[in-house]
Amino acid sequence: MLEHEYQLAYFQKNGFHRRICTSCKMPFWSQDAARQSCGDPPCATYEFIGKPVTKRKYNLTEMREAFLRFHEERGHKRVARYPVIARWRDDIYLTIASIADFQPHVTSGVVPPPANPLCISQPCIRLNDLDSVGKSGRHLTCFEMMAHHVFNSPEKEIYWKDRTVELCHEFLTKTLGIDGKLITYKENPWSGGGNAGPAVEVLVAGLEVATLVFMNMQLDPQGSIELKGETYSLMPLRIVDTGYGLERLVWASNGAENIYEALWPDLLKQWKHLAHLDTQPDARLQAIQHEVTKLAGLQSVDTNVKLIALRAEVARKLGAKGIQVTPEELDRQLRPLENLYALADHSRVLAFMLGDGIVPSNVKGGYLARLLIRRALRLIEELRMDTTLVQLLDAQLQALSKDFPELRANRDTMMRIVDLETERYRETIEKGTRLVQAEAKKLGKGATISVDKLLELYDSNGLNPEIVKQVAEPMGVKVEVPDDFFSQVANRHSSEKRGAKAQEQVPKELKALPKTKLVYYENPLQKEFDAVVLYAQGKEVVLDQTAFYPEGGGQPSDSGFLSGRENALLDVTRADTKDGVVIHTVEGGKLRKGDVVHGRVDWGKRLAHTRAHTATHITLAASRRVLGNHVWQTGAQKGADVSRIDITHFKRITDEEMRQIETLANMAVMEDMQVEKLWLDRDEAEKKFGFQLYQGGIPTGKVVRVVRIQEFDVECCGGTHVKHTAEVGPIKLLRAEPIQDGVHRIEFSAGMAAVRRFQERDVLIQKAAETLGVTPDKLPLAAERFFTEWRQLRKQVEELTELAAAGRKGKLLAQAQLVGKVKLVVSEEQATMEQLLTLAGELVKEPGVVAILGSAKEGAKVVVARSKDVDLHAGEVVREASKAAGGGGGGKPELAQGGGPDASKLAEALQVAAEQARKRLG
RNA sequence: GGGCGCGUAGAUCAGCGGUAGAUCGCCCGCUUGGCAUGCGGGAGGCCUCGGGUUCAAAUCCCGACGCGUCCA
Repeated sequence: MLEHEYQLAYFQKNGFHRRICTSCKMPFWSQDAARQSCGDPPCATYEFIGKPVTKRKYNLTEMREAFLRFHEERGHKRVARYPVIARWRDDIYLTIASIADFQPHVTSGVVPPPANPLCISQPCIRLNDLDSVGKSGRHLTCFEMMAHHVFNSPEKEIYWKDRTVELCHEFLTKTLGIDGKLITYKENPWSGGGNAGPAVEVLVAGLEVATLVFMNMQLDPQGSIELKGETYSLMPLRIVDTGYGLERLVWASNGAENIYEALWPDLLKQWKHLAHLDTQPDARLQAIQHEVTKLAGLQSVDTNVKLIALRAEVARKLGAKGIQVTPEELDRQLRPLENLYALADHSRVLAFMLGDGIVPSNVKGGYLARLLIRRALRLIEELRMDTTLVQLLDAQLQALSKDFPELRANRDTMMRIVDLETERYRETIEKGTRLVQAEAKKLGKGATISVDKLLELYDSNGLNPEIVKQVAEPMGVKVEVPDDFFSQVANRHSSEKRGAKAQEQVPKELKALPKTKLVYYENPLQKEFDAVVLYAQGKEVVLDQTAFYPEGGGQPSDSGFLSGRENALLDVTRADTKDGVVIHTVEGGKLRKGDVVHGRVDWGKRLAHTRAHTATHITLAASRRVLGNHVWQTGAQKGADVSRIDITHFKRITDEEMRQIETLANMAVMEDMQVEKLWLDRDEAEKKFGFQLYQGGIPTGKVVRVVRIQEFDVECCGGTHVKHTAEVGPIKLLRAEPIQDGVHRIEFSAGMAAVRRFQERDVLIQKAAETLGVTPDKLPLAAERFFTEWRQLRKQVEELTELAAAGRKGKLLAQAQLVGKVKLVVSEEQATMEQLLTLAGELVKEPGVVAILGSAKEGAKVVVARSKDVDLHAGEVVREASKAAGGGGGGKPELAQGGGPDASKLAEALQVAAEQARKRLG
């Protein structure tokens, strides 16, 4: 496997030997000629615990600085970290590696790197091993990947494998003072994200501290190099992608029992106190922890089954060393500590996520934040800590802000979010508890809650089985959680269909065309233009230049006319862009390649779109100022009439906030600020304005277009904009609605459309006021009064119905026919169904009565009722009678109703009912 | 982006085609020296909204709105 790739001059010159691991058969390089093992668990165990490998201890700040300075001194430029939320990527939510900062545009060669060579310490988030965090002694959800990157092109070679390994070895041995014999370089080709290349894992005393990747291949079905079942071909760009685990190096430098104790000694000391775990660990516990970390390092601990197995193994090993302990005692001893470690980890990842502006949600990246918040809340509960997540997060933030002062800027919003999420979680649990109680009560003592129910409670109500257990078991209902519970959850979702995107076929001829010259960028006010037809096929036409704006960035396409030969006028219904080529859709005539045409843009529509687009930027900027810096645009659609913008926010936007945003937006308009359009190098733009630029989509290309409204707003945008904000005209916000948790849509109109909205609303108010006969300013009062009155009247109708029924009762009873001892009342009334029912109810309060009432008011309605002491099934009588009326009916034995659509059949139906009653009574 | 669940009295929920219910809370009596309590009575519902099916819809169907939750 790429064996020749690892024959480095550096290895030869510095006394390294290539050996094969006796255990895993993988090749590795070491200065220790006698070494048998590659040094990677499970082939080796941690040898640094209690025996630090560096010449002194380092904390996070010191180690990061040592690494970055080492590379700076050797010609690398230090680059600031990127956010942990990968907003510049559309394929991942979180920044998972330092190289992710430079994908896809730098790694593909489209955009030059911010520096070359460069070094960085990039906070990364990976949730894959979430369940092992705290338990394995080494897993983290959030870590800093320190790296030096080189982008070698055919034109410019900086350095490649030898220098990379040399830098690594020098840093580890000279700067940190690690014994070279403890270091092994294990050959292990890397692949991922469509790229691949030779790579070495760098292991120190059993711990992988770095991976050095030499990315020189790309996925290619026709490629000749085979790797892990895929074929690759060499690419012109060769990238040095290193990754040094900051936290692991710190750990190796101080030899703590586990990585958590190494990273946060002070924080953990305080938190142990809060969790009542601050008794001095005795020698026995220390020995236990030592063994746990050594063993856990060999495996992942992501399921309960694996955890139980690990506990048993540790107990066995300790037994062999003369420390007697049962797996149960082990569990009791370790679990609180493990929870505390996980909490330290989770609070850090949350500080980064929330600090970088993620909004918790039930979808997308926001879900990951909520998941972590809830896990953290559960941990606090389980530990019975006398504190809140808000307080812990604040402590973590305090510790972090020394190195990442920018995280503090959003502190208030972060605290509000966590407070809100804590409250939401409490409500979910409360609601869930009642659900479980109801279920337990229904099942009764001694029963067991079915697995199906458990799945449903988790999937639909967010209750994990542990909580169900806590609630149900005190009520005498058993809960058995299957070991494969979470894979069963996964199964419930496996049937969900994956929407496969249909790839659009672009004709070859179109692909070969030059990029269309876009007139509207040079002269945004140009309404007409001359052009030459480069391509015409069916309704599709491509010109050498155009003033038609093609749909993009949420701005709809322009329309207008093209005049061709002999002055034939063609409709341009829309324009689209593909790889810089604008394709016009035309109707009403044919054009040929080479034709000279004259184009005219529908200017009213364009102007409305232009205003709407600038208004969108203004509204977004106003929202950020009113709601906070966590507000990001997730989508937008401009319209000539109504536009909308979707933004991230953690709670419903209130009416008051809407008014504030509207006011601020209109003030910005009236300040008549200049709207600048700048073409900047991507790298320069990012440096100058930050990632806030990327509000709409992520632009491709080396140069980006930046639209800047003085100090008010700056965004990357390809749309058309006015020159000064006053041209936008009024902005009217129409409504705000949550489209998903954490994402809210603001609808608004700008310019003339806004004026129309004002007028429409006036008409609505006037009409309503006219109907109620009041002036518009009295409308709210009048509406309230009418509504209350309506409620009172409805009550009175009910009362009167009863009164009328009581009055009519005597008369009807007097007219009743006697069938045996039973008084049979048959009567046609002018009444609604409700009134009939009331009257019937009144009649049968007397003993020995059967009431048959009908009404022809709305079709034919029949009600039959009987007193309690009469033996007659009213439902059966009604059924027969209703049949006669061409309908149906039924009800309870003592009261039934029915009828048919034809009012003229009522008399017949009543007759049938009376006959039926006589027959059944007799 | 998708799956699942839920919207009924101030709160929590039952009802799941046939005159809208329970518990708690609220109001008024009675019990008591007073309170806790106990007993009796009462007020309080656009059954989220809009369509459809039906003689009849809180209930069934479709859609919207609102809320919760899980997955990627």
